Amino acid sequence: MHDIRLIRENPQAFDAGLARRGLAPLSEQILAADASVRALQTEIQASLARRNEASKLIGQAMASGDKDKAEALKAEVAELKTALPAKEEAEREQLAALQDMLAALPNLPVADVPDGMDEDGNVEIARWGTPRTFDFAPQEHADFAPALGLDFETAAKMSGARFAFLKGQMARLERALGQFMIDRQTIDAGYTECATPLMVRDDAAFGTTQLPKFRDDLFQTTDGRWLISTSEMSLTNAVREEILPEADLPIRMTALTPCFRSEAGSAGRDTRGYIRQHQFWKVELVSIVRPEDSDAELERKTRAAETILEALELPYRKMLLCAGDMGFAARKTYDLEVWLPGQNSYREISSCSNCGDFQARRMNTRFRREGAKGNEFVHTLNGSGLAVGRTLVAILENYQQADGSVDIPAALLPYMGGITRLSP
RNA sequence: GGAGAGUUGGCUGAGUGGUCGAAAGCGUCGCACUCGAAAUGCGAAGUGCCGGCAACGGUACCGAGGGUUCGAAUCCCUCACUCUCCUCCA
Repeated sequence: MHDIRLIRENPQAFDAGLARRGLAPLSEQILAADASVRALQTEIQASLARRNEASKLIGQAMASGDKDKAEALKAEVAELKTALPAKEEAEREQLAALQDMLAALPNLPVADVPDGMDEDGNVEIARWGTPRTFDFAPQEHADFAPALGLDFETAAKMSGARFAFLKGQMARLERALGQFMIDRQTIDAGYTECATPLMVRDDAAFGTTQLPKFRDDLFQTTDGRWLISTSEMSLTNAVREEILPEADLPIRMTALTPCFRSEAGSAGRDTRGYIRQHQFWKVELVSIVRPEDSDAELERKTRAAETILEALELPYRKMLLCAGDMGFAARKTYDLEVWLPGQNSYREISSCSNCGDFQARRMNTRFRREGAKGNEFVHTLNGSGLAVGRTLVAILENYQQADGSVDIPAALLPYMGGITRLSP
């Protein structure tokens, strides 16, 4: 949510930010609505002031036994009150319209985010690892993994497309990956392990910006709750409506949870394989920090995600997303893309974003600086560390052998109960 | 699912339909005392919004939203959440 005061102070900068996001200028429309609301407020407040004054006088008149004066004042208040409801209604409606308008606008990019409208504008920052050279033609996981226990047909029977049924060694490998990742993030990177609700209310979904704009991407329960599309939703909302002591910051939380996505807008994309599912496991990394610390925290968080890929010896590249390709809540985002030899391309496996105070405003999460009076909004960050399902895909494709088997990366062996290779 | 009790400022916690933005305590900040600190004493201090260059004035806020009333933290209704008991249950 944007701060209306900043828009008032510098509408040109606001429109320039929107333009970088590929949006038309809106400051004029917003400020007109804002001015109209404020004019109404002033008018209403003048009426209320007179009403309050008259009410006090009524009390005094009654006390002194001046019935006539009291009745005259009551008549005046009654008259004031006939005009008031319409004005208050207008004010409510206009304010709601203004807030709806603001709630639908994405966060704006910071200065060092490159221009660009889509993924072609993203800038490669770094590359790690060398893609393996194969002495055979590497296959896509969708072609050889079913023989190893990644079963789409069984899942389709009961659940339809975009689900998988993992069996035996394959299920074990996915579980091992989740355990390995959450251990690294808690033991090495200093995140606190959390187990969170997988369903949240409207308010929470609004706070992390899945609502109101992206409701079609979520699954909803029969009693009106939302299945989390990422544990960013449940972790970040842990501090909603809180006033945190400065000494508590930074707060770093992680969770290994299933994520549920309707994939409404992605018909036809990644329909084969395990890349894009309605349900997948992910280790999420959320940080709540002081404003001055969020830039450094984004670097730290991204590094925590990179470390997992390096431990698994999976080649990747680090992308700085351009203004037009960032998620709704982000002011700056790094994507990590893992090398998939079967697809001969890099694919997103982690996305780490600094949201600034954008989510904090929606959640009303503040902190109290030591010695200072007043509260400030915190900054929030989130990132995947990593998406477990896609990491499974990366391991299958990068560690595949000519005979259709897959070697287990050394870092995972302690989690595999003696299995060193997946075999058909 | 049933019954009851609650939700008040940074925290704990009083509160009679008008004098309540709200006692008291804790914590915070300033000053005094002190070489310094502690202790003590004195004092200050809620947040949003509107108007104003400002001083300041107005308005709203006692879980959320409605209602009654000239006037609501206080009375009524709905909802959310917390706690207790019963019921059910992995």
